[in-house]
Amino acid sequence: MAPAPAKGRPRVGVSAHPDLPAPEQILRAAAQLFVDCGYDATSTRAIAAAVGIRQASLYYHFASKADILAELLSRTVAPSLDAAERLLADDGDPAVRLHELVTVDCRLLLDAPANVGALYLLPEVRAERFADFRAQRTRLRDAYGTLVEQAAAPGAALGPLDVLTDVVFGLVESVIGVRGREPSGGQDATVGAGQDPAVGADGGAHAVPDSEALVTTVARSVLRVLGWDEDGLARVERTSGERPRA
Amino acid sequence: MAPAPAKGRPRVGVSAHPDLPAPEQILRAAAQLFVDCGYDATSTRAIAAAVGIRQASLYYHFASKADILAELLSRTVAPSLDAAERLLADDGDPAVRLHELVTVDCRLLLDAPANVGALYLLPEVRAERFADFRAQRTRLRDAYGTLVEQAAAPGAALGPLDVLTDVVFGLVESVIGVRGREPSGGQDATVGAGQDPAVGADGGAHAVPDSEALVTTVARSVLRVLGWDEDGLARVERTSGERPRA
DNA sequence: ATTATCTATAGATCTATAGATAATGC
DNA sequence: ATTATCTATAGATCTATAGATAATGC
Repeated sequence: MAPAPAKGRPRVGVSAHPDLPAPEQILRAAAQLFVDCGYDATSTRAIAAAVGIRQASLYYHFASKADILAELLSRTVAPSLDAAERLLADDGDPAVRLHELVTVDCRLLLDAPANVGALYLLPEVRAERFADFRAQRTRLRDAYGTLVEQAAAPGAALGPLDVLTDVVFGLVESVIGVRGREPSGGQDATVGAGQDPAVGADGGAHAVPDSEALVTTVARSVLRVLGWDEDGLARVERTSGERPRA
Repeated sequence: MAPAPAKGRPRVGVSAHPDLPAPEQILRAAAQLFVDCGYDATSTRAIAAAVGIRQASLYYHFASKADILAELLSRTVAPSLDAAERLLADDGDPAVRLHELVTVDCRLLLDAPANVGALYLLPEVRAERFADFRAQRTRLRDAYGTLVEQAAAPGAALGPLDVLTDVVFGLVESVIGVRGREPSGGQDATVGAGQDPAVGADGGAHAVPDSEALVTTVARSVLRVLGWDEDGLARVERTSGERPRA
């Protein structure tokens, strides 16, 4: 665990995360800036400054600014897509599996550093350069579609299934918007994956709701949107909690 | 209805909407570009080109590029906020009023040219320059909050109300994302306010779901999320349709 | 005279490349 | 020798201002 003797010419500045490999430092800084200011509005100079290096030094690690965003997008969507395709292949009650997918996906969005889910919403990702990422998102949405179709409550007036899928997808993504109203704390205000520290006993109303309440509400809302009543809800939530966590 | 004799020096190019006043032409072109490419990524030169004028000529009508976005944001949120505060002041069943607000708001988002609701999601609106707009959005969200509190179904396990409000708000905004998957048709592919042409008999699955099905699904989903069962839903939808439309 | 455009340009960016340099490690 | 940085800069932007110009209208 020695601090690693530091190769190469020394930097002019200091990084917020000196222990990480330089490419990781760059990705973190860029993520925060892209989310806060947008892609085009973030200069490579600003990214470099956050890392404590000169603008040109970025290009030792990434061939272009677009490559940085592409890497961030890829890393952000991959875990969700993994979870979705694992749950698709699985058998078992579709409502339970959809509930699990929603829960996992919301947690990923909430626990990710710098609210990187917001990168999905940047207009710049429509560029041809990011077509691969968009294809992955389409696969994710299709997985939701398949589960929505199978998990719809019998007998409810639900309308067209593709519309319902869009609504469910939007419901999950709403957590990005909720996080967007965060006090924009520094990039170290990371919340440990899966469990909040200090959620404890206070039931007070935060400006930003605590993560687990949000996840529970979204997951439950998805089931309600699919037409399940209180009994169905309770059954699914019970089963979902019991299944082994990957 | 004469084409208006055209004052001032002639333009070098042609506009897509030559009949509108120049500032309106500029706002339309900018809206489309801001939504498609982002604010920073859209140059004043690109806006001018879409209007058929030179870049510098924009500044005869607007003092800055930021002023153009501010005007678009203001125009987009104002009708929603009007509807919300009118329905807040109204009396009557809160669930019905919330249902009406959701319906009106979704229609505004869907019928607006160029999917201007997507402007809300641009990272650049966090800048101090757009604080007025953000304050209006906060008022809109608070109106939703008040109605959500009053409209929640008795006896349902709904969790914290502010979380629920965020979810409802996100549900409404999900129509922005759905429209975002449009084939990005030209800026003339406007759908008439409130009713779709050619929605007719085909029940085929479009890439983009037709507007009214989406509005109905979102509004219904909101009620389901608030814990209403099929009977409550039917009652609210019946009443909501009967009330006079503003 | 008024209006709405035009041309030209200042000054400030921004991305990416070329080549130099200051460390470590062999 | 290798690594990771640095300095310097080319070339391409971009926003906004200054002042000229081509119409209409009185």
